[in-house]
Amino acid sequence: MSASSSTSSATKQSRREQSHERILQAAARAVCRDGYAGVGVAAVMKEAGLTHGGFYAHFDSREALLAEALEYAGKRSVARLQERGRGRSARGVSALRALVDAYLSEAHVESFEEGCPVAALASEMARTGPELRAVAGARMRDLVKVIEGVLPADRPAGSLAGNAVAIAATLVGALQMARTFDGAERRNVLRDCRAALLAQYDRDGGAA
Amino acid sequence: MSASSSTSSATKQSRREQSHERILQAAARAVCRDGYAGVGVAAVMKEAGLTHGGFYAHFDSREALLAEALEYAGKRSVARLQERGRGRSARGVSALRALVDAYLSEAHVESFEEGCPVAALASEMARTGPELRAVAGARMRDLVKVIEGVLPADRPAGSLAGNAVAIAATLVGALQMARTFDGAERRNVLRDCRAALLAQYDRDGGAA
DNA sequence: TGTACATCAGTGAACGCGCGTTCACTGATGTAC
DNA sequence: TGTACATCAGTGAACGCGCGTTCACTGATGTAC
Repeated sequence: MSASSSTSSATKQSRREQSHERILQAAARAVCRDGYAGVGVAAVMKEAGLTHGGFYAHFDSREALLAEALEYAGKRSVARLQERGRGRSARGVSALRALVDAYLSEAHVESFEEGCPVAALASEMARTGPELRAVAGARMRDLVKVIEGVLPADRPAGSLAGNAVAIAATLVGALQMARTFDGAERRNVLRDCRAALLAQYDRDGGAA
Repeated sequence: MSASSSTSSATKQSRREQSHERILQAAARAVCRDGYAGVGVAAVMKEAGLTHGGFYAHFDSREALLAEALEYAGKRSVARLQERGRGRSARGVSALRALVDAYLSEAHVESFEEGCPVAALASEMARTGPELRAVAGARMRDLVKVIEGVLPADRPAGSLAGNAVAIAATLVGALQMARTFDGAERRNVLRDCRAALLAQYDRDGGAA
């Protein structure tokens, strides 16, 4: 059930496994770009270089594909956010700032396909059946854990700045709002929310 | 184009206008409950007590219905949030707390149909065509304005607590996360995000 | 090394279903005289 | 007040299309000897 290792490294895959991974990649992009409703079996198979008839040799149903694709997209997104922190201290204001700046960047706003699936799907996640919602919840927990992992050790308890769940909610809501707006209004949403998330550390004189 | 006055008061409506309003009410509930994809012409007409054939005498297309329904749901939600503030001072910590508590209440988490359409649709709002996205953006601006309207006059600049856009993002993201989780995890999201949004005022000793 | 056969991944046509949309028609409302 | 007619809101059957799913078949891969 769990996806084969995130990046397709040199571990030799069978032809079937290669196809499976290509289907998942296509579905992950599609679900982040167009939501659950935008994932069509035929279109995904075509993008994976196959015909739709072979789909059910790989997945029990379209719903099963959605669950695996969501997991795939989530792992990939988390891995990218964590890569950003490389070369810095693991946790601390600098790491938090890097995360916030990456999440609320114009690049992330524009790149649906490679972006965070929680932001791409959060309002739909609340409505799906139990199985898919469980996978969706796991993606939210992953996002919170990434944030938790960069929070300064001496974070102020009870404030937004010290609360990984509230930071996650702000990041997700802000990206959705920014994506709905255009131009200056979009940039303002990003700027305001970045500032709000880091304000506390800025005022305390947050170096390093 | 703009909806007839929010509550169907004693202003005498023609039979046609009454039907139009019933269709909009049904569509507004449906779109908040099931998203854009969940709004079916036949189902909405049935819930409005009509048959599907008459739909196009009221709306040019399904898309036109979505736009009007979104506006209808947004106005209704904003009106409800503002009602909560009645009997208090218009702005100030108390009014902000009332708004946050109402938005991040278990009641709101559970009542999709009557809830905030921005939280119900934000990830979809980012993906729709220009016309519908413009209406969606207007709903976001309305939400921000409601928050702006209750913020204390002496709010701290540059912090989350003083930034209506960031507060809106946090509210929306938090409601979506809470709805995806169950039980204690859901309650914790609500509690953490309420606390984070009000922490600054609590620490400053925010009375009245 | 070469041949025969079994297994496996993928193909493409077909099915059933739901949904947005159209349209000829009906029954009710309301106006003219 | 009453009758005749025009307008209007709504009905329900039908259409075309897209999509998830199934299935008999094909071509390739790989194993046995």
